[in-house]
Amino acid sequence: MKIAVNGVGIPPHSVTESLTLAPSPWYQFPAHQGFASEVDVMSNLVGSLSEGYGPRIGLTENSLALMERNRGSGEQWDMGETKPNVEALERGGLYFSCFDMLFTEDAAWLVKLSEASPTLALPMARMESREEPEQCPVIDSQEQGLSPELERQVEERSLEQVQSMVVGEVLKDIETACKLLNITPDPMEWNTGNVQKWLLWTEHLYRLPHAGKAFQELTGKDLCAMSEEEFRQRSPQCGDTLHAHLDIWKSAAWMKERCSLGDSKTTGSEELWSEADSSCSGQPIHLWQFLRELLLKPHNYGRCIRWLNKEKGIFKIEDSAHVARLWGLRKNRPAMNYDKLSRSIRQYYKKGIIRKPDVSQRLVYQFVHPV
DNA sequence: GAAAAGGACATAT
DNA sequence: ATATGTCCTTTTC
Repeated sequence: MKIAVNGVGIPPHSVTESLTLAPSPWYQFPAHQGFASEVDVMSNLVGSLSEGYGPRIGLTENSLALMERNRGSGEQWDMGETKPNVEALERGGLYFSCFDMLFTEDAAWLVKLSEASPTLALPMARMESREEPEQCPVIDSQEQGLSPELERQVEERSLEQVQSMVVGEVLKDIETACKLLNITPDPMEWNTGNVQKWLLWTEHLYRLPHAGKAFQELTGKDLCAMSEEEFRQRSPQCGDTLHAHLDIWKSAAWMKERCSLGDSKTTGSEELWSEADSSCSGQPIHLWQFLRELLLKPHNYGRCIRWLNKEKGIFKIEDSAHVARLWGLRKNRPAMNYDKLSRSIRQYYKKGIIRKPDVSQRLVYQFVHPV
């Protein structure tokens, strides 16, 4: 089942890069008709996961149906709830509220994947036909009466590619969540605090009612051992959904384990998890490292912090409140704000880590030693 | 009014 | 002891 992640020509990374380079934000496109819906994509994902892992982790048709239910909310956040969330943040001062904003961007994968697939389908097909010149361009296949068998194969391969892309994206999003929450990807390793963080994250990501209390005192191990029914007992409204999401995390953790144990071939998914990751080094993350991490993930954070000149290490904080919240989340400092964050940045001046650029501009800083 | 700068003291590791 | 986190005053944009 490694194939779902590794077995295709296009590693998840390059897919992501091509997406990132798209001229306009591909995840903001309105839903297309006639292409895979996010439910379809999720079906493929969960389907492909269950193919290999189902027996072990017990992914069910039910999980699928639950994923489907998320669809409605996904459309909501994507299309224009960012602003209300920001307002809620500014006015609320509740620590919770910081998640909303976060999720609007970080969790958009459900939506963006579905909308990315049509965008990707064509370039992918083109790449294939370039590699195999004798094959007719896929785009024209209908007019030119391509043999049904060939067409089926092409279709199958596209599906595989989309599946692998989805899996790659899921792994990446889990990785991002882990960094943000400072938890391990494997639920089995979570302590009660980690479990609560994950719940908080997932609840806000999918607009679920708060159910943290129902799962208090539970470790990740406890959680993993619980059946869907037990989840429902603890949280009648969203226990099933939470269970389904935990399933995905469990699958991802298992895949990760398999990849690192298995063949030593460095493949897409392996890179995903072994990426130079300051959160794995044991030492607490430094603010400058954190900022750099955000900057290296423009498709997740490009709207709150971005490079003005990557070569020179000049970057701009576009949304100071958001960046501060992310930092607070990462460091477990609910009261973090830009005033404090910027004070910390200023401490870097004399250490020679960050400075103001030659032409000082508001919210613009410069790494003294660019990558 | 928000951001920048930097002092002073507190806190976590 | 280090790296912030917190709070605060003054200045600049």
